[in-house]
Amino acid sequence: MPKIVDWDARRDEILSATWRVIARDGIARATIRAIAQEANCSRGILAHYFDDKADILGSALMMSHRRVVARMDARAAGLNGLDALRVVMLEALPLDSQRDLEAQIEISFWGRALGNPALRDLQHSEFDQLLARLRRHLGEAARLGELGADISIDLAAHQLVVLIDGISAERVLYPDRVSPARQREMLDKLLASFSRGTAPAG
Amino acid sequence: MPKIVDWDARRDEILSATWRVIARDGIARATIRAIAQEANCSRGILAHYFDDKADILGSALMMSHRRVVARMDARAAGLNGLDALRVVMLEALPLDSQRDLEAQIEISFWGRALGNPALRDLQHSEFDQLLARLRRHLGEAARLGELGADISIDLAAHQLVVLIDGISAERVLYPDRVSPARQREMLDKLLASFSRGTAPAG
Amino acid sequence: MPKIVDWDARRDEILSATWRVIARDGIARATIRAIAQEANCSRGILAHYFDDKADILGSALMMSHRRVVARMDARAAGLNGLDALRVVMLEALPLDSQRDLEAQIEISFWGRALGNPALRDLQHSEFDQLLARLRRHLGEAARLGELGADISIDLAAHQLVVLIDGISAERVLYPDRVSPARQREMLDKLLASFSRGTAPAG
Amino acid sequence: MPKIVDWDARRDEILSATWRVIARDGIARATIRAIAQEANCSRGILAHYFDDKADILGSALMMSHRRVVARMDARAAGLNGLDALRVVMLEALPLDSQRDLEAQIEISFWGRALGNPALRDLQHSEFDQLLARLRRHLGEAARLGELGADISIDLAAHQLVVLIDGISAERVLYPDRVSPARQREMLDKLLASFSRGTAPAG
DNA sequence: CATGAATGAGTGTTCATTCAT
DNA sequence: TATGAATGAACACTCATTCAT
Repeated sequence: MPKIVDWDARRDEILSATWRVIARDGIARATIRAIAQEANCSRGILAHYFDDKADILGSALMMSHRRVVARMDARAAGLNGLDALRVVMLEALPLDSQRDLEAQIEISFWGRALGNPALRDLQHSEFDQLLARLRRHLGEAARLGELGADISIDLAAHQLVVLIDGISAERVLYPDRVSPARQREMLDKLLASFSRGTAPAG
Repeated sequence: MPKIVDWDARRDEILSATWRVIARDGIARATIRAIAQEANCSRGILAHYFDDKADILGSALMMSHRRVVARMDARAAGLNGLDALRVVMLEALPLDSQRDLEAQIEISFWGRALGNPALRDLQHSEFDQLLARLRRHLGEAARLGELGADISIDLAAHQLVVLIDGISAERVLYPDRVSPARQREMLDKLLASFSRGTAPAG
Repeated sequence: MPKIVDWDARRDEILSATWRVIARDGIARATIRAIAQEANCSRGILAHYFDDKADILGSALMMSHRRVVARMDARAAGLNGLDALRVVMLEALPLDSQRDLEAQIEISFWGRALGNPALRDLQHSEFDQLLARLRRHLGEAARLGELGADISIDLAAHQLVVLIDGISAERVLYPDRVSPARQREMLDKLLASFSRGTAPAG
Repeated sequence: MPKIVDWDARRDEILSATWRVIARDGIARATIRAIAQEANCSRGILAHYFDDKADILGSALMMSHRRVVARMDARAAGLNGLDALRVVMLEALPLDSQRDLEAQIEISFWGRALGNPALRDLQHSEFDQLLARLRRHLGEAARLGELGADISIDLAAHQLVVLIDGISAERVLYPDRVSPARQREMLDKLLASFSRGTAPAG
């Protein structure tokens, strides 16, 4: 059992090193050599923890997603409807350095997914989970009477993920232009547009 | 007399082949070999028209941007304010197969820009041009009295580029989920939120 | 435990193969492929022992120099003045097949040093060491009263290195014309011209 | 006929460009492209004046030799014995920038000749001509009674070519150390050692 | 005569992977 | 379990050469 913990810790250590390499040098230069060097271990050892390079990169992406989901769960506990939705969204936006890193990982994988069906499928399933969560919160908000009468949950959820992806891309490419305050401003404008009886927003 | 070739046409032909390879196989597999094969020419010939691979990829990206801008100019001619803004935005969104291709190129380069300062600078300057155009149209709309009193042009322009990038990413990764109708729906909701005296929108 | 290899031995093996390729095919054809084939190993393995091709070639040159210096040290032990100088010079001249090889290496690098500042610097420092050694032996000879009154140590040392380089070049290009006996003849004429109270010599 | 003159002038122009490239960038970087660019002409035109690259380089070497020989003939006219020998030697040494260039060309070709039998043969025949000329002058000096009784013409001629090659190599690799004055000093020491009834020299 | 487009072999280098230790 | 030596394919790029114009 303690061995398992060590094993997972070693894996996470390698995946964290992978993140740092991707964020610093780009995914194209995230080679086995660079990752091993960043993780202060030999190249061969990576084969013990991962099948191959694709496994490392895919695992790094999923680790990123798992962390986001864990934070969402923690923050949304005890909240309902739009309140829950808002804290969930705030965990998905690149508002601090940790989440900047996650956004960089995410954007890096987008380009790689184009010619990589396996990676594509992995991203699809992750995307579905996020969309389902947003829809769940929106549905709850609707049942609580928080949403405007003409709000489509499907459309609203879509607008939210588009906001996340758009802001993430901007933040990664032009970090100076997308301050945390600006991100919150955009999020609140969008959430306000969902609410019942509010002034014009967006 | 040397063989006369249409230099620009040959360059464009190679860049188009580059697009197809990137869209089909991903930018990581967009090798000199693959591009030459797609363009039905030898590898060495690429050195006649481009300095090196970075020149090919950078030129491919700029060609994509030039085409978008040319379409925007053509469509916006004779229009003003929000009308002009709307057609401009419609040219930036992946609404047909040609623009799907452009979006794929764009997203592919995002990941590559990390750890590639030259490419990053190129994207920054292109981004500035788009932002300036959107601000110009918004400013004109403001002078025409089309905008709500509390609309910040800076924020609005930012929301527009975030919408473009977010939708582009979604469309490239999950094409089935982001239909042209859905894209127009999102755009119109955002534009409506800018307008004076409209109902709440997002 | 990893496979234990004798790192230095493996390096020397590769450098020896490099020598053979240069001497046989010329330095222009001393490619990574040719060297790997001569050393009976794969191309990729060279990257384990050397940074790049320049490192291989530079190391090969320095190995040649180190061997010459080691032989000089061994032979000159216990000798003084002109006696030491003579054995040192005899180790620098291409008097057997091993030193023919060294001369071929040396001459090959001369042409390459033009337009290659790094290699040029390396050769300069090696040359300085040889010159210093010759001056040291000449100075000792002067203190022992072996030299003619009008002998300039600076000029004499220069004449010696010019003799080495001139003979080496001749030997490499026209091996039949520069027999070991002829080399000794030339050396002794020059050394005689340094001596006190000798008949005219050249 | 005038066409022939132009043709030769064009050839010489290309060969001069070849010299400059070799001296500046090294023979390894003396590519067809570089030579054509230095000669301000297209690459294809080189094929009209030369069979291939080997022809260009070989012709450049022979042109260098022809110039040296022409200068020797001009200077030695009307002189005899050691006087003629001295001016001939002075034309073979790198005493000015033009002859520095010739020495650079020469040394560059030495390394290339190792794995190139055709170039090797060419250099052999050129070397024979120089050796024959030196022997001729020495024989004349002997007949004039200028030489010491124990001087071997064969050995003396050999010493002279070794001096030329040695000084040329030094001058090319360490130009600062081999001043024209030092070159004349070495030459005169050697010539003095040939003379009848002179003091010891080197 | 002269041009430069086009080719394909060859270069150094990087890389993921395998495997004996 | 862990190491690093070793492999071979793939990479971007350079080059001499050919040939239609």
